[in-house]
Amino acid sequence: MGATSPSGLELTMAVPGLSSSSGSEGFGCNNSNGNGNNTVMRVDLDMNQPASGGEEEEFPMGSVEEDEEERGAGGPHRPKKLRLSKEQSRLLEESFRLNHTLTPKQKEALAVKLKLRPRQVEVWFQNRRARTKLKQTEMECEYLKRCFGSLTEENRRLQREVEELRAMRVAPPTVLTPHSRQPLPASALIMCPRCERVTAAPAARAARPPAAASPFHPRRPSAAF
DNA sequence: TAAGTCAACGAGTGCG
DNA sequence: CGCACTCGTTGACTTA
Repeated sequence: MGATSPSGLELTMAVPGLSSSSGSEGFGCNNSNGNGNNTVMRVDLDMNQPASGGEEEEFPMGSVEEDEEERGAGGPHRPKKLRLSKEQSRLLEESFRLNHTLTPKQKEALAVKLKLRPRQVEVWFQNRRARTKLKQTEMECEYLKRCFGSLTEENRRLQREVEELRAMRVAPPTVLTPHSRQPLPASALIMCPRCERVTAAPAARAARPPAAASPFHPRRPSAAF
C-alpha cells in the first residue's frame, strides 16, 4: 500500500523505525476490513476528467462563473458536485506541499489563480489536512497493532520458557555473592535466556551501577519493526 | 448489464 | 479561523 491517495497524500509517520516509504510490506499483515472486501487502495484516476474527454479541460465545473450560472438557473435539480480539474488539484497539492495552511492573502491569490471561490480553497485545505491526519493515524494504528502482536508473541515465548525451566526442577546451582562470598538464595537467581547462564537477579546485585538496563548483556539495539 | 457496494471528495455545520 | 463530524455525490469496481 502506497502512502499516496488519488490526490497524492504525502504522509510522514512519527513512529520510530518507520517511514512512509516502507509501507508496502510493513503494514497490513491482517486484512481487518471486517466486511470481507479487499482493502486495496483504489485510485480514483481521471475523476476530474470530463467523461467526453472534451476540450474544456482546464476548469470543468465549480468555477466561480459556472457556479453562479447554476444558481441562477434555479432548476429543480441541485447543482452538480464540483470535481476539481487535474490542473486545479495539481496546483492545490503544490501549495499544500509548501504550506499546510494559508494566509488570507494566499487563499485569495490561489482562488483567483484557480478560478475558485476562496471558500472552496479553504475547504479543500481543511479536508486535505483532516484526511492527511486520518491516514497518518491509521498508519500509526497499524504499526501499534504490529507492535502489540510481536510483543504478545514474545511474551508467550518467554512464558513457555519459564514453564520449561520450572518443569526441569533442577537443583539451583550455588552462586556466591561477589563481596560476601555467601551463597545466594535460589529466589535471587535468574537465567539468561540468551546464554542460558544462571546469574544473580538485579536486586541481589544492588551494588552494580544502574547503567546496564539488562541484567545480562548490554542493551541491544531495539528491533526494527 | 443493471444494481449494489465502496472509497474519495467537496461541502455544510457547530464548537472552541 | 481551524477542526471534527457529517452528508451527498461521484466514479470505479463487483456481483447476480
